[in-house]
Amino acid sequence: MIINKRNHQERFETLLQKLRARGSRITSHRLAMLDLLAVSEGHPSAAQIFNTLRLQFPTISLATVYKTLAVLKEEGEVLEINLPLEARYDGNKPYSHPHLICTSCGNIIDGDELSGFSNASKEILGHYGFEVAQSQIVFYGKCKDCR
Amino acid sequence: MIINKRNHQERFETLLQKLRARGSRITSHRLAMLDLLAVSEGHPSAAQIFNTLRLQFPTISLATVYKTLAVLKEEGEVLEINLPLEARYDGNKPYSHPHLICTSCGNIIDGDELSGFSNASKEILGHYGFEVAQSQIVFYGKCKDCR
DNA sequence: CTACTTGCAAAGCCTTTGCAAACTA
DNA sequence: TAGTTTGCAAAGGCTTTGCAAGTAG
Repeated sequence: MIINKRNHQERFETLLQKLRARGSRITSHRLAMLDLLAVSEGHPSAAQIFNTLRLQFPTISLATVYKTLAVLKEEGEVLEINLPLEARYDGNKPYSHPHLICTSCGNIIDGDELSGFSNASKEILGHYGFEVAQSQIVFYGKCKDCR
Repeated sequence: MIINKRNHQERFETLLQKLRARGSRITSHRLAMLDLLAVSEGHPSAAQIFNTLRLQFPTISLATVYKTLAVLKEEGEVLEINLPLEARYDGNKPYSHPHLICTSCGNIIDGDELSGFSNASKEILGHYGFEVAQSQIVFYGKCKDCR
């Protein structure tokens, strides 16, 4: 997982504050998990989060990871991406945005610099009378390095 | 599931021909399933297909449905849409196109009349050097009737 | 102290697989 | 007849849940 040092601390504080505001207990496991989510830009899976945390907390369970993910999803601070095999989680950009998944290396790239999607909601409302709340936009293909 | 009588027969023939060309055996179960896929515009799940076919073939199994779906996916004649709870299948428009899913009534609407997505592949290639092969674009929200 | 969180194990779901019997061509 | 397809049951993989023990506030 790639590390983003710039907004890391800031994002971590945001997540922490959300949990506090919610009245949730702050445990060492949760602190570590918030830290991981704030740092990782690699759209980790639950299993990946679990395996990373396990290095520091040998007794942590996958159930705890899922339970905390559920809380953060509920707070809108984590975006779930549903893939054919497993779900991935984005704790840095919890809003809907396009993702590019390389079918060679498996890397997931954020495609949030794309135009053409900004007007999508309006066009959908006009064309279909459908009011968009969320979206999941995934492109599969080959990334720059794998081509 | 909504019925489309217009291109039904034509689509059915296409699917059938694909199976024949592949050297696959044509069984009564498969004929019924092709018919169902050619008719349904409702993006059925494997379970829904199974339950419908079971009315006509009480002994058919879910495994058979999945096995035939696998064949058709391999032939590119069925598009799989991965949702949080279950996969849905489109046997009428097996190419990538946007879907609008109503979170109230659960209906899945084809969003293939939207502009803005036609240039997406080019823009993604230019911006990220990423070559798109497939996509899954899903918008969640409220449909015209449910608003 | 009280209520939330944890770990463990079990269960749930959807999907896939193994294998002998049935069937298409 | 030969090889594919079927049904059944079991297994697989990811996710959720129940519950007693542990812990934050």
